[in-house]
Amino acid sequence: MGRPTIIDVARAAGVSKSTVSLVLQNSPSVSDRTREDVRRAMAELGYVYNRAAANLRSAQIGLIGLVINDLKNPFFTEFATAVQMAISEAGYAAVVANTDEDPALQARTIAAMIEHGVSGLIISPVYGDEEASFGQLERAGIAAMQVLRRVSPRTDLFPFASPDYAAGGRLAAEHLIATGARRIAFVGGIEGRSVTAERQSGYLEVLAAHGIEPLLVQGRPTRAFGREAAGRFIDELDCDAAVCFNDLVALGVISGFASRGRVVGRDFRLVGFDDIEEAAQSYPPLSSVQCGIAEFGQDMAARLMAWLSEGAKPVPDTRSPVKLIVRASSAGL
Amino acid sequence: MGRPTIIDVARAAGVSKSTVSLVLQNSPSVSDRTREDVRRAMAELGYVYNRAAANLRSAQIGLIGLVINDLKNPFFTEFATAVQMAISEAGYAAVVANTDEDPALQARTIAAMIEHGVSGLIISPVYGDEEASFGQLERAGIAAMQVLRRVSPRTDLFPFASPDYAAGGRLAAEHLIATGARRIAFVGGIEGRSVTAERQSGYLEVLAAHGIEPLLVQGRPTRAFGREAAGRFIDELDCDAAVCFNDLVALGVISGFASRGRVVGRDFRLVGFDDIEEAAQSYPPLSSVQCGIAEFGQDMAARLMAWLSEGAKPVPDTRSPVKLIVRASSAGL
DNA sequence: CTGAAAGCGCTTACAG
DNA sequence: CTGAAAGCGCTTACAG
Repeated sequence: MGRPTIIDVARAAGVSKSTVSLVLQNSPSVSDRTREDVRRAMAELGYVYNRAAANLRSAQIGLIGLVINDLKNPFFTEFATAVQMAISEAGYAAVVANTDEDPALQARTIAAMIEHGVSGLIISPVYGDEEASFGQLERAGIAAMQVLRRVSPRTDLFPFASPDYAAGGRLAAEHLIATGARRIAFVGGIEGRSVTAERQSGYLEVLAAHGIEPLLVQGRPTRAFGREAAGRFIDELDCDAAVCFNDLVALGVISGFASRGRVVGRDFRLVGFDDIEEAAQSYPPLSSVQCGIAEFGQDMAARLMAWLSEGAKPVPDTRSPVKLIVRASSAGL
Repeated sequence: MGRPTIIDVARAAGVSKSTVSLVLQNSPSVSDRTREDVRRAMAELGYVYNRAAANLRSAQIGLIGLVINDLKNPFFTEFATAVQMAISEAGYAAVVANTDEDPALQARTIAAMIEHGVSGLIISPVYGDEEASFGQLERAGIAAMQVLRRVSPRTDLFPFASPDYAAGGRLAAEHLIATGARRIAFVGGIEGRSVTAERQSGYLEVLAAHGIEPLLVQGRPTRAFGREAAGRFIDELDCDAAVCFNDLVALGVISGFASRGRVVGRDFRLVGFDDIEEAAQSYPPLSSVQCGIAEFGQDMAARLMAWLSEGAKPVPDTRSPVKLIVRASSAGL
């Protein structure tokens, strides 16, 4: 027999199915008495609204996709939960998927979301093979915002927004120089990626202005790489401070120093990037560039919803301000 | 004009819309030549399949909801990504939502998922107000598995599965006793919650068997509480070891000890719970009860899909084996 | 304020 | 192997 439909409700309430539909939409043109009858019938039958059927007939608004390159990284987790909750609160539905830095999975995920009728998308894309993913969005004419990483150059179609990474790199480098550090490395980040380039650029600019030779220690944005880098700082590299690509690397550096009996904040000054929740809880507490990622996520959700509902397409490129949170890892113990 | 439909494709290919539908379903009863014509027409028109319309007519299989109490906790993040990816790989679509430990949000989330036509649900529920959430699922007759936390007693309707927390508590306590510890606390976890009770039970059992007085230090499952607890161990409590409710608490304890110049693994032995990725990367590396959460997630996805596709309802209560990973935090430096 | 009819984009028997 | 028709559960004009 399946679930009851509006026809069953109509029959039970003794009205037509149009009337039931109007009740469902809270139309003011239904009398209170009829509305009550219908509501009671729905409750008795255990009626559940079938949104797919409704969307089929009316304009398909309401479903927003959120596609994230690495949901296990706390920075992205915090972003994704902020976006998802903002979307839900606004009465839209959100579907979120992790693409695990895999271009093929990203392409499949997007194809599935389009088939499921998303009207808009927020994507923190994987690097590589952008055509497969963004091409589909372009052909399907789906409103999509590119966030945190600029992978598609078509920011006219896919407006881009991120925290101002370059400014963050600048703040971190200037702060370290102000504390007296002179041999400052940039640790982590993979060459050729937009986020790496931007975060490094602020650092490079400041070092150049002070006549200090830069040192780029490239590597994956992970704790494991940070630990490895710590060993190199102790054994080979002559540095007294570092700006890290992100907090995971920085926390790895702290851990690596600790395992060799050295203390970050005393023997070495360190600044991370992203200010994930853990930064304040580590020992020593980690200085970090705060991107306000939860607010950023809420803002992205609001922009996409404005785009969908009012046609207000966001500007092609936006950078939100960042600030440096100074803690013991760079300010000394 | 909107997106092209199968009618447009049929017209362009010079066939009926039924034929287009058959091509869409890869029916063998369409000639290769016709199939080609249809495929070409679809490509030229930029046709996109409308899954909602298809589901409306046929049996609504394919959408699975994943409802998680705290997606920012890395243990749940790892679980959720494993489930989501297993579901996607099997050709189902997944919608995941964070309920942020908020019963009202959980109830709204579930209502929305039901309206969107999920055929099954995997839920790691929030504590409290289970009737609002599980009642909806029961009335809508949706296959739902309760995982990681047993909140609804109706395991006949909502089969429960989790790692064997009690065994984990036992392993941790036995290990600490074997290393020579004698004054062993259990740190973190809130009274009255099923997971707390189970994790404590193994610890209590082992301590009783050895005639050791237990000490329960209750608190939130966070790093911040762990740091606070560390201070109490140093200032007031006379302990030489602790089993933690989870790794976040344990990592907080390590951080708190470090900030007071004490070293876990030398001055104090510590075992965490969950074995999140970070456990191996911290300093000192953290001993922990490994729950195999990624495999557990894959298994839950497989069970739900078997339930949906073959009617194989999972047994009411399943505990998966856990094991203790010994690292320097308990084995000494 | 309420009802009868058409239509959203598909799939599914049923003919041929 | 292909086509004409009915139907999935809603919403939307249009009458009344």
